[in-house]
Amino acid sequence: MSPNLDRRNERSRQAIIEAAMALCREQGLARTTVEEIAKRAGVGKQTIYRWWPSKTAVVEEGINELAGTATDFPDTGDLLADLRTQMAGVASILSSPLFAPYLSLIGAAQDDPELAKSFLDGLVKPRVNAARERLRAAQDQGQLRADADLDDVVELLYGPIYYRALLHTRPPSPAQVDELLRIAFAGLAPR
Amino acid sequence: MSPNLDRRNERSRQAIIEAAMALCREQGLARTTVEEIAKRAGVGKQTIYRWWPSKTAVVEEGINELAGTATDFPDTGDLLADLRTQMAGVASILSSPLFAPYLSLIGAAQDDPELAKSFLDGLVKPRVNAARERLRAAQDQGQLRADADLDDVVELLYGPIYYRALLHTRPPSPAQVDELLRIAFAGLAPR
Amino acid sequence: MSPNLDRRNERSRQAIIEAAMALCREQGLARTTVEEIAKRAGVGKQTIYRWWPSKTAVVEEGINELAGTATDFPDTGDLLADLRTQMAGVASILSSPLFAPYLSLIGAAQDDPELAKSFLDGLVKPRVNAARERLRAAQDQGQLRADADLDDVVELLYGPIYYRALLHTRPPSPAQVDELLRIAFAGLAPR
Amino acid sequence: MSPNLDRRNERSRQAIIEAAMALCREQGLARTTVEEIAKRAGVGKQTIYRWWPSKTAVVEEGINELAGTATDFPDTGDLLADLRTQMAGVASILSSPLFAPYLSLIGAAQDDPELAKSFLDGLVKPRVNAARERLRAAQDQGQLRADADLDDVVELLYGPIYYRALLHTRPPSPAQVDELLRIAFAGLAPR
DNA sequence: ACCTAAACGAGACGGTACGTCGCGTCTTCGC
DNA sequence: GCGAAGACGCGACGTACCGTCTCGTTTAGGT
Repeated sequence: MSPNLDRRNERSRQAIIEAAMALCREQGLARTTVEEIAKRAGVGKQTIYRWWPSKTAVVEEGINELAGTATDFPDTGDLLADLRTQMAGVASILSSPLFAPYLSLIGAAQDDPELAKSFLDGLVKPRVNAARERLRAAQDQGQLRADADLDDVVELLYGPIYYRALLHTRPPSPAQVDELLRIAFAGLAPR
Repeated sequence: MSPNLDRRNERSRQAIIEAAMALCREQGLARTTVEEIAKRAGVGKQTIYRWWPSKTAVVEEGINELAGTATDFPDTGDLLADLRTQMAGVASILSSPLFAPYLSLIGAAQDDPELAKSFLDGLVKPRVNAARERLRAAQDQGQLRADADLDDVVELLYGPIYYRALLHTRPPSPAQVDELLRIAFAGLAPR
Repeated sequence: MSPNLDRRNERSRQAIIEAAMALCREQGLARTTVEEIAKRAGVGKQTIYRWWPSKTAVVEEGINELAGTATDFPDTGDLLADLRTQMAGVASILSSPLFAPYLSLIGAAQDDPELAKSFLDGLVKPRVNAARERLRAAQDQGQLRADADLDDVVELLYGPIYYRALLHTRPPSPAQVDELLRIAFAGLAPR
Repeated sequence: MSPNLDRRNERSRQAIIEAAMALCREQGLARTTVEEIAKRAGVGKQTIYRWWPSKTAVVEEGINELAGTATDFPDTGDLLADLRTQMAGVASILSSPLFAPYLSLIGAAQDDPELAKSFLDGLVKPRVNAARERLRAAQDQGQLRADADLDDVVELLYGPIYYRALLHTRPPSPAQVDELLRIAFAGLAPR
């Protein structure tokens, strides 16, 4: 019934993912068709449908491979420095053409609850969890207000970065991260 | 060349927008077809294409009419109270099924630069400008740190709300707004 | 209910017919649209639909005016000479680009029984009747076999001319008429 | 580039031709749409367009298959008898509802030079050639005037049959064929 | 090293929707 | 009140892709 993983052609698998990512970068996910991917990858359409339920699943896998450990959290003991490092990485990713398919994926998820779920579980949650743990450690060390809800803090820090990327106001940047951390840690109220 | 606005049938215009919005709420924008919209609106496809370049443009107009003055900024003199009021309104919109097409639109814009531009110019910028003006007034009155970049503040406040909605972690809510304002105005650094 | 003939604009009527005929000559009747006719004639579509039920009716009227008395039958007393004259005229008409819409009309009539009827009654029958009368006069004068059915004779003489035109084997010509009359009057049987 | 004939689905091919012929008999070629043909044949539109350039091409193939050997020329040695047999067959075809699409095709060819050419080459010429050969054999045997141009003879004999069918004066019939041959072989001149 | 069953490339298939064209009707002005 | 102009509801066009379904053709594992 379901295909035999042992006999899978790894070369085809990679060619498909690379073709999908490349086309997605060139034209966006919406304008990318399965037929184009197959042709570009030198592969039959059936080989795509055999292993993935849809083109978005291919791109999801591509993003996962591409992200790799690039968004891992450092722990130098200095929370602010670590946040600056990691958030700058995220800002860089969200403004990089290489990762354009990532934004397309978030876009597609707005009308596709299944994609939204697998996107959330596979890409977002693990990274949010890692961030929360880093924040908890810092909180234990007194580098963060004790009464701050850590999920809210994560949203406060990363929301503005995604905001810029998804609303296309201006590209996220290290400068934004600096200003963000400055305001967040000092507060908006006048002294 | 371009059609004559004076001869336009207002009844058809409204029926098209309402049909598009309804279908978009039921199935999402991606699964909504122009043919369905035309059929539901009791209208020929050509009448849609005559006045809008695409289904997304129809939905954009629909959102614009629906939003109306719902996101206007109050000015009671108390910045925090005004922010709470207005941001709660935004959170409510972003978690309301009525406004689901708004999220679809942001999603579609990820792969459609033209849509991204008109969306930004028509929907985002006017509201961001209004927010900036309200913040500037508050800043002049000493209710806000004098060295805060107002655009960054707008991102800091609204980014987390959009983050929840677009990444589907959890729905934006008034409670989120409260916590957000608490952290933002007090700062994350321990006392 | 039905429009008032007295107020009809003769200039428009002629412009419509001429536009229809011209377009029909350039592209054939099938590719000619009512909208093109209206535009070329500098006329609103409604003005066409007010006075004719369809574009074929316009062309029919155009053909009728164009044919005029060109196919009238001479009567010099010499049947063979008169036939030669008149049939050569028919052959000329059926091979002339000016009359191309006439063939288009016959073509359209194959799938349109109403057109077939009005075409038959308005264009064919009167001319067949005239031919039959000329033949009858000749028969009375002994220039034609007494036992020949005159309708069959008409078909025998004109069928081959239409055959060339409608099957596009080769254009009808005076030479064909000559040969036709030679065979018809002498018979095919060897002497 | 062009589709692979080996992979062609013969069942679909036949269903398409039969659907096209049936619809053409019911409504005429002009009112028959490709969509109707596809639906009736249980086939996607693309499958029609993949193998034929237009609906007329489908009907042409249908007519070719239907005609088959029905119009083949007998050769009993008696020219008049053979002509009577074959021409009666043609008359029967041209007055049969089964072959109504044949007349529609001739009609459509009046406004479509490409169709006219393929119709002429594929349907008319082969049969005219066969007729000419039969006539030549008879001419050699002294059953036909030696100075008769055989193409003119073919036109003389078949023109009147097509004339009746295409101008809708009255249906072609065996009686017409008889009278036709009588006049043609005896001549119109009084004895 | 061979056999055989699978995965593979290719692409035809039944469908759905696309964006466009033209139909015949209806509506609004201007003459 | 006819006519120019053209928007309207509608239906069909020919095309693009969808996801499924054969086709031979590799190709890889088990014997």
